[in-house]
Amino acid sequence: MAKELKDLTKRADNYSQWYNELVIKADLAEQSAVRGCMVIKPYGYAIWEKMQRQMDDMFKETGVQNAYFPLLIPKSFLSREADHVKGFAKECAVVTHYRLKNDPNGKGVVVDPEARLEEELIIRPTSETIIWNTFKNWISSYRDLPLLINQWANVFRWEMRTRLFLRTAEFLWQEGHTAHATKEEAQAKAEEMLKVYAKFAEKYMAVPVVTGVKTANERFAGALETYTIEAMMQDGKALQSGTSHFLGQNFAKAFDVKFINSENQLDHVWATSWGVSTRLMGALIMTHSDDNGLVLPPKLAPIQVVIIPIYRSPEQLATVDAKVAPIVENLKKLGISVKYDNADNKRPGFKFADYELKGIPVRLVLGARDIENNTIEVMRRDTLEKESVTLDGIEDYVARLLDDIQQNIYNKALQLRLSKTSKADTWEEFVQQIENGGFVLAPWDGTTETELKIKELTKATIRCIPLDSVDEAGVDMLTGKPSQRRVLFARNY
RNA sequence: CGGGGUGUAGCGCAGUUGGUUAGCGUGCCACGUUCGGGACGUGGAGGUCGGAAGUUCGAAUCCUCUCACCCCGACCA
Repeated sequence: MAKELKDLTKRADNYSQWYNELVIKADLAEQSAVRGCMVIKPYGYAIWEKMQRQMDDMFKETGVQNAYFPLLIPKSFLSREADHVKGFAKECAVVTHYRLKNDPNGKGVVVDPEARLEEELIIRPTSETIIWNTFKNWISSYRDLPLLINQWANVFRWEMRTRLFLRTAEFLWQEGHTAHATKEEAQAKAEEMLKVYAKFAEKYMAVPVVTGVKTANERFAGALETYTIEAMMQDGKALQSGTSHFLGQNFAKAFDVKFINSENQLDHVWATSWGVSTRLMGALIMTHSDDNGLVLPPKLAPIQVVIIPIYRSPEQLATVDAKVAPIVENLKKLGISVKYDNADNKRPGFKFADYELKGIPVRLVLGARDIENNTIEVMRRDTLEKESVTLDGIEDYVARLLDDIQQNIYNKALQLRLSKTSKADTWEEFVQQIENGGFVLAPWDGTTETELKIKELTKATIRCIPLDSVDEAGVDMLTGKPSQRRVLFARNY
């Protein structure tokens, strides 16, 4: 099948086709019968769980608490904040009835027309409205602030077009919602959470990201400012991997959330929201994978080390088993998750290929030859390099190797991004560089009109205004109007 | 919603000028030989050919309707 997969990747000029095929075969996920929804199989879910656990810890370090809110939102809640509803109205699934009955014509069940809801319910596309309706009851004084809440949940958006992991109709995510006494504090929180995302992406996912601010056109519905982390996939396209929003007092006003401040005056609270989703799994796959399958960063791999025995007879296997047992124990003591696969119903070659497809960072192989020489074969998934290493101190060797792999795949991704990031000053340069694929830093006159025109002409959008960008006088490539600084353009998923 | 395409075994596909009992690869089951890079042999199980209606002596194949999925666009994390 390895050959089959390689042929497939060569054939597939379309990147998403590549990983669709690959990932399904790697047991990560499959499309369900429901349009655009996804089934995440156990191995894929284990990766998501690791990501979830890690992020949750990071959120809690910033004082955030978890809570849970209802799946169904009364339709009227969505009428409160005009910009917000405008952003989601077109993709909401609506619950209209609460009962089924037997089909009078005898075939299965039908919706009972008698059971129509007085007010329709919306399946949450995001929870701002229902959460702010609740916050109203939780907040009355500045002593109740800041209120820092996060929810892990599923949301549903009836997308016109779906794409596995990147844009499924139903997806898992976390959404953080905070309320603050001052504008400055809220704005700082939005930026703080963006930094948490960036740290998670780089340190754990080994995915380098550009942090920045969205333009008005790309801003979240109802936000005053949207911060983003943008990652570059192997084909040079950008993937928005997480966002954090400064919502001003819009939601507080829409849901009438007021508090008495320390000067004994009534004021609306200031808000943020921030979220990342299972799209991050798409980012992980598309950043690191190669023709042999997934490449997982050691920090997120459900299994970090797999050990495969080579033997001919049950007696030989028993010898290998005995030799491997202490290695497994010692690796576990170092906090390394290890699987010893001595299943007798698959041949070693099959196991090699299978664990490569699944992205296990390190593979150890032990056979009679090794036992004789007191060595073990070590293969690292990121480079596919094999070497024979002495068994003495193998555990520390593996621990170091895992760190090395984590760093190496990050560096590799960063190098790719740097090599595919360029500056353009003229329209010709810009078009050429966008065509080549990658990020292009270019001047922009700051108008939505120009931004849309560029999108229309090149399919490239402003991914963000990077936080580390510096003032640089220039002229817009298209309009010739003055530009304050360069912004990041790219085609995106 | 517009343009293009595909529905045949778990997965990938062939078969479509109408003609026996619908086939190939892979996977699955049994036995044997194998086992340091996806093994091999022998035997076996698995299908209302997406669905409905029609034409015909006869339909996977032709006609009509319908459903689902994929790709490209508009929408979006």
